[in-house]
Amino acid sequence: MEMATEKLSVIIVDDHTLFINGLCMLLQNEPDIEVMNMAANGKEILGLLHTNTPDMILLDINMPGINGFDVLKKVKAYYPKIKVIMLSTYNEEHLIEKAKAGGANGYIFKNAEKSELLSVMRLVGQGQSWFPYKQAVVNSTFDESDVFLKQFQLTKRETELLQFIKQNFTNQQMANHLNLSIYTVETHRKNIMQKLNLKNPVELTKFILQYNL
Amino acid sequence: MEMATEKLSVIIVDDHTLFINGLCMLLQNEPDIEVMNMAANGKEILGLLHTNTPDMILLDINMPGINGFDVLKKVKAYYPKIKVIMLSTYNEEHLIEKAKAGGANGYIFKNAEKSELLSVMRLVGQGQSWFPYKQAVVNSTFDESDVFLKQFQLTKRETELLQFIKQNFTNQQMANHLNLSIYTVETHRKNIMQKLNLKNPVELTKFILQYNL
DNA sequence: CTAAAAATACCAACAACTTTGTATTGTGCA
DNA sequence: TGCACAATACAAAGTTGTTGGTATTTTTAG
Repeated sequence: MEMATEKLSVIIVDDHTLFINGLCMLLQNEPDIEVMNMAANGKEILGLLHTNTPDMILLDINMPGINGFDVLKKVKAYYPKIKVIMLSTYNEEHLIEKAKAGGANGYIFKNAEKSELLSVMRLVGQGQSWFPYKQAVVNSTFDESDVFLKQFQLTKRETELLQFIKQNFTNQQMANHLNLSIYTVETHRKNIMQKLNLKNPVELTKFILQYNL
Repeated sequence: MEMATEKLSVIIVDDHTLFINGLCMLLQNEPDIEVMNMAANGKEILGLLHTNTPDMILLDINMPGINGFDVLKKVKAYYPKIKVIMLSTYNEEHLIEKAKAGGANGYIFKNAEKSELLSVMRLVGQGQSWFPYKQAVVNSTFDESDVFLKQFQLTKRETELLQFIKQNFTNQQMANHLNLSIYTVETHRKNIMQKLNLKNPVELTKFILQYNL
């Protein structure tokens, strides 16, 4: 009987639900990785582990309630076989040592490249621990905002317009700038608002500031 | 000859110019404290010290360019007599030890109470070093956003409205909620925009998110 | 008490974006 | 070839906030 190529099962833990979704989408394209479940906080993941035992956990450090390190400690205490890769938003290098000390198998910044994330996941999945840490690359496809935005499936033009909106352009200005009718811009904007599920320009501004900046 | 009560001369270093202004205002009300100068970054303060020698420096940790700890090191190397109190935005307790190790005389979170800041400044000014650190209190008058907002001299009502605007209330909703005519709300809003020097609701949203949240 | 500031109220013209439609043209994929 | 989707364009009616006024009452500080 042939051994089926087992997928690497993963649970993602992050309080930014929308970030999880993006990351999930990204991982779904990988044939050897399976996102088993997701959790929004420490409590949730610890509960999940009673029934779901993944090969790996992607664990955000900055979470409300129980923080990532405490979760790490508990996971490693009760399920030492589960590999844990810590995710951190900022370049807080000082936390790497803490992660290492807590038994994490890897550590990656959220602005790392998609390819880097995947290679780290695979290395760790094969049993290698990914220390010491290697500098992450900025402006990559794994940039948090990109991953995050993907889930909304904006078209090229819509994404482009979003960049202008971000810079405070009015519809008229965008129309001038892109040689479009203001009506076209309005249509695109309408679709953006719909896809992002926003009700007014203020919400859009908040959205942009919170996720896209 | 009677010894005149010498004022404690202070230089504030922080890259948020507007925060400096607020803090400056706050300290100006204290008869025994004199804000001698301000600096926006490490380079600036190090330049200033050639000509201005304060009794104390309030030094932000998170700054672009040279960070607070490097500044601390240099200040303590060349001007060991100057007392340094580190300011940090977040509850990053792990940085306290680093500050202590670097020779800082005090460490305070930006969300500490005004009274706490003052007492720490006075203690340190008298030669006591303020370690170990004592937990800061939230929702105080020294909350960064409060200090920051002060400089704009919004009235009570205006400040109140700003809270609703922050929560995405429309003018009409605010009017209903506060039993005011919508015209009144519009007037207040107009004045807020003027005082904050903002041009449109998007800028207001950005302002709120960046400073007031 | 009195002057200044704050709070209230009103108005009209305007600017910007929303909503709900319709409709045409191009383009990639099966 | 033909379907789905993207991109384009238009329009009317509505909502929300802006601007630049004026004006009255209430509160506060000297």
